[in-house]
Amino acid sequence: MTCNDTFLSEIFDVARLIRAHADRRAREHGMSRAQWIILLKLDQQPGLSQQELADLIEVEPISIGRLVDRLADRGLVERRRDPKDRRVWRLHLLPAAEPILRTVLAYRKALLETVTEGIPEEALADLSRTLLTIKNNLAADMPRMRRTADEG
Amino acid sequence: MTCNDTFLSEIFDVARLIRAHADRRAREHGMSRAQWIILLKLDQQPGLSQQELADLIEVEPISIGRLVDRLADRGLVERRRDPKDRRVWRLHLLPAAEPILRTVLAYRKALLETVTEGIPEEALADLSRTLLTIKNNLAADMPRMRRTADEG
DNA sequence: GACATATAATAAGCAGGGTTATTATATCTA
DNA sequence: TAGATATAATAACCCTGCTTATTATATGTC
Repeated sequence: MTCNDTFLSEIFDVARLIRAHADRRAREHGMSRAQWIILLKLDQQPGLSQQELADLIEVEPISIGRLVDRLADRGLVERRRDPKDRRVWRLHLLPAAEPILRTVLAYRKALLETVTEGIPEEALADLSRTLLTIKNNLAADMPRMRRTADEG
Repeated sequence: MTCNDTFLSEIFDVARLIRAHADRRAREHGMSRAQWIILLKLDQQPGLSQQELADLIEVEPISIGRLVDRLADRGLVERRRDPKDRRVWRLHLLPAAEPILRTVLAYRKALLETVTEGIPEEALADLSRTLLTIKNNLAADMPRMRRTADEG
């Protein structure tokens, strides 16, 4: 919700601004933020299945499938059959993804610097802690949702 | 971006969880979170134009137009011509929106209680302050974007 | 008054996320 | 082994948001 009378709106605002910032940058390179995220994850963990990737990013598998369709069309990602389970696709980056990946990593670093400018380490740690509590509060209130806060 | 190695991911997670929480609740009532937000705004400020509403919620006017289409179809919102400017529609809630609005207001209150459970006032104030700094940092880095952080 | 410019709303078309249902394949169990 | 159940991926369809372009109306300037 957008609760103007509370800090909830701040959270939304910040999330929206970061998304907009990254979306814009990604679009300048003819991609989307969601596609960038997939490239990052596959770089960190090559050979993920679509289901595993969906769990990581916390979206539904169908969303991953569509994103991978586009990335495969562009020759950035390849689907390989899992030899042990013919239902699953294993995802791998192709060489064409390499330069894009470098751009994304540089951007992520710059974004982090921009965002945290003038904020002391301690305040960031406090922020993190409070947000984690909120996450846990919400997760506890959504019993049937995908768990997200049980590993932190 | 989803920067796992930073607190940025926490902000996304919280924003996403809140959105999912509200979306789910709204869907149980056959509506969407975006539609709920519009009802809230029109209750606070009847007679807004679509442009004004878009500025308030900070989405593009075209998005508002479609949402209002659906709300009007359901008999919850009415478009009235502005007598002084024939380009603009003035938006007003219809009586059928009243019970829904009550549900939304009750939900918003409950959500806030859920989210803030166990978090001291002071921590919430700190959170707000840090998020505001982040907002300003981002706004400063996106000169051509809609301003959001210059009134706080 | 006529023309240029600005603004409110809308249309078209795309991306991304969701739900529900379906298909193919695994796995468990009787 | 046969049948029930679970899982990975996908299809169909909807909602929301964006960008770009278009239309109708205001407004400013000559």
